[in-house]
Amino acid sequence: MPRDNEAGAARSYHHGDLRNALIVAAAELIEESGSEEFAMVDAARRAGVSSAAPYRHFRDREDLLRAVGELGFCGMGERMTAIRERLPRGSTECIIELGKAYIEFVTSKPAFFDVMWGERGFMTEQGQTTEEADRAGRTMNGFYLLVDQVQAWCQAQGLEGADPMKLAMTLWALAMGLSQLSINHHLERFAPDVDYYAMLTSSAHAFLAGVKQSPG
Amino acid sequence: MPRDNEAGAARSYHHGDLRNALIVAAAELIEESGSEEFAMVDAARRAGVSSAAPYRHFRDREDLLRAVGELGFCGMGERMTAIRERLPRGSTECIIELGKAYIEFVTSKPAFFDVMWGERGFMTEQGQTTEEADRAGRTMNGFYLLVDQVQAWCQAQGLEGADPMKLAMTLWALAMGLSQLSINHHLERFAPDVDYYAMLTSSAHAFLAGVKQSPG
DNA sequence: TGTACATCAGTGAACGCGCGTTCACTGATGTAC
DNA sequence: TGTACATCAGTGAACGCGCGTTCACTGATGTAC
Repeated sequence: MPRDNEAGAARSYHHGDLRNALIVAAAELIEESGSEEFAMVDAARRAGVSSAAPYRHFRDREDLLRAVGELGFCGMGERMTAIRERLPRGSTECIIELGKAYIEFVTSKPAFFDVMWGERGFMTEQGQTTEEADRAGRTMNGFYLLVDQVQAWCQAQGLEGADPMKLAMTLWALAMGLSQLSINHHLERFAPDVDYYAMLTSSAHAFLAGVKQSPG
Repeated sequence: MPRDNEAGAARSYHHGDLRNALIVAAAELIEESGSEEFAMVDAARRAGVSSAAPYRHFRDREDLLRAVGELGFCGMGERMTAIRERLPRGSTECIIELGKAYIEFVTSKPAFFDVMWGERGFMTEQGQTTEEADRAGRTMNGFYLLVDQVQAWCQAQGLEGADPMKLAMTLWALAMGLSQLSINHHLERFAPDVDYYAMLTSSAHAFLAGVKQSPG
């Protein structure tokens, strides 16, 4: 518990919360540059310390990057949980709001997103480290939250033949695709005033309506 | 026209087709590493020339990277055109096959994909260079090919109220989302034997069925 | 057909920058007695 | 409460590697006459 955290107090020799300050600094740099290639020395400078200081808190650059990813998962998880608690379970509205939250998160922090999901094929290798499993677990939490809503929705609609997992995957793909198109500004050329949330809403409605028609 | 292109001929001092050899080498390196961060010197080595040679054909690394992207656009365009010519215009099958081709292309060359679309926000800046406009044009060709099919589909279904552009965007988002999930192996954790093409087929069918119900 | 010359496409060496990381250090903090 | 000592979290300088790029050069090719 550092004593001199209050505003106006002279900066002590010890930073007090350098670990978190570095994570935030790195996250900011990543967002500003739009890619995960921030420089260690810049993160240190931004946190107000020398270039060697980060190595007291992180083994190497990769380690800091991982911590930035964690921060992202926390933020995402909080938002989705809040939605689940606010809206009725299994409602179309809740499902769509989860998708909107996903789009909002991804598009507001595109580079962050890469850091979180960037390691392509982390499932392909056989020997999985604990960290990788942890990270994968975090994904599952977010995704199962959606699966649970879709499952409840199927029950509410009286669709016994439907596969909630598969439906949730499709909805995830839809939200992810719209996010990507938004980030890369692909649609704006064709429709300058495109509204991604509205697109998600209408396409999710159409999709769910189609599912109701033939749940198989 | 280099004379010694035949197999077995001694390598002449002049390479003959170094420009293309470098593009291919860079593309390979990008695919192998899984990111667009190949080293200029490696591309040169792979093409069998010194590290300075590439600069006779490309202004700098960025220039070579651009050429790699061009190659990608050509490949993608060819595949999609072939599908359009093979299947009846406006058929659900044609629309779905276009989506499958997209997924196939993106997932088989994930890093390539980044090179092609990587420059986020190339639409956001006001002052657009000719190259950027060219590239954007190439996207349009591919996308309008899909829009055209969707438009024909709407006519065939007697849906006057539908907006083909918006439908095409949604279908694109779906294919892109599935591609991303496939690349990152996100779904395999939940369903190890997931079939992305089957998912596209069923979800596109469901979506189009929903659209038929309420085209607005 | 032969010669002179311009141009072109390579080479090999080296420069120089960015940047991750290490090292010996120093001042601050916590704790045992 | 005071002192001695271990530990901790910083500093500043420097190392060293990777790699994009340049430079002066050289051998090959094309062309005018």
